[in-house]
Amino acid sequence: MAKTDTKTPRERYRAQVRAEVKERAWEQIATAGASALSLNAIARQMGMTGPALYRYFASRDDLITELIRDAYQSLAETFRTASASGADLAGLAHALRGWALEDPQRYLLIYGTPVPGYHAPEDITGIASEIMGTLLGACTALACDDPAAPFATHLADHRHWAAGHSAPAATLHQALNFWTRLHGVLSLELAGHFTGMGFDPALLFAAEVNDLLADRA
Amino acid sequence: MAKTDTKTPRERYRAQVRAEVKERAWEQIATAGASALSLNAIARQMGMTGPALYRYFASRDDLITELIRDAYQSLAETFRTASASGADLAGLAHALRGWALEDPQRYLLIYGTPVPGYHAPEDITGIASEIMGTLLGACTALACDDPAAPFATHLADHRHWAAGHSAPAATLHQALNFWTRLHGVLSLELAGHFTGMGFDPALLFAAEVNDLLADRA
DNA sequence: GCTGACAGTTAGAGGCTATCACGAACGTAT
DNA sequence: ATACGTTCGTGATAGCCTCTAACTGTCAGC
Repeated sequence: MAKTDTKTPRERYRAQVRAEVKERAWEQIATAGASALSLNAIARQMGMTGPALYRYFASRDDLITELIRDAYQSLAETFRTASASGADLAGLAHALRGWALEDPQRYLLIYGTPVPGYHAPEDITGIASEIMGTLLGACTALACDDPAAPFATHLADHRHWAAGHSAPAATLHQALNFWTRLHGVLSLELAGHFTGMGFDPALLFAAEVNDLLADRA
Repeated sequence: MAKTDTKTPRERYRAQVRAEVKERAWEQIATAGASALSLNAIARQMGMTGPALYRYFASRDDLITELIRDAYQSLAETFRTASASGADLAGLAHALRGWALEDPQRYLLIYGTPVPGYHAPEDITGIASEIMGTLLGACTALACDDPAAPFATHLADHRHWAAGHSAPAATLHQALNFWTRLHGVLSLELAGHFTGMGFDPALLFAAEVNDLLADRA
């Protein structure tokens, strides 16, 4: 994050414009959702006409894809630094919730409703598996005695997504549980399905984390 | 569902056109997602011009809202009939997954990414709480000995969403867990986040249901 | 200082939502 | 059977969007 001046002035300007476009795009997404993102509106805010932005992004979808990539990268970094500073599973869970609440639409851009045809580029799935990697790392740190549960034995035959990790299948299962359960609470909270029910979503989340940490038969 | 002919011929025609519009709308949503729904395209498919449809639906958002209502009603009915035919929690879970896989975008229309400003009409939240009602009913049928867990005590003070139900707070917590955990697995599966990982989502779902049914401390 | 690459403009095609005024069709009531 | 009022569908129009193409400045590097 130090070498912002390594290239020609034109390229620096270009990078700056691209950054500002993304910034405004995030603002728009935060207030009106990704489907309402308008290149035209962004250009207007920046004092230019619409077509000018096509010098910087090939298309609207291209911009969105880049935002998705940035979001993944931001989450991966959050996980990485949390894990580097000795966070356990609970710490990771806390980091995840903090990251999600920081910008709900950013979370939903990754884990929310996808457009049916869309396929993420290769490098994005790479980042996603790095996230899974640190999650698996935190799971192996926990004792986990799940003796031949049916799904764990199934996982033993389908563990190629766990890349290098040599964790037992029960641990893979726990990582998946961590993912799906926290996503379940978080996504419903972010989507506003708990509003009006009165209880504190943070406590429900915490209870779920506790349950996740308790040794399960 | 028998009295389709109770009104004037004009009203029958009107109802039929509205039904056909909705049908095409569901097709469009299933193939391209809700954000791609186009009144114009529907009108073209039906051999009319765009503005004609505004006689039947006040706006695009109005149509979508009605689709959301229908989706909720369909899910509520699925739950109702499942519960009426003696389904327990596992049966309800199975019914939920079946309903979701039947039309993934319909599930995501309800539980997926919302547009930030949107607020569902009153009657829709009513249907939602009916769904919660049958879920609570199935939960009370299960022994549930959660001795004063922190979140359960919190729920005891915030249980107005459980309307008439007199279930103990631990049961409310279990119903919430049922909701969030199954949604977690289902939504990630429907959004395609498991594709390429190789394992069978149905088994992960089943494992989650099993864990939900096992008495938890 | 010249030149070529690049920025940004206008114009335009084609899509969308949504409103309006108009004519045509239809059921009903006389 | 005819006349009437309601309702349906159309074309025109405004305003928004994405995205392409051609044209014009402007800046960096030789």
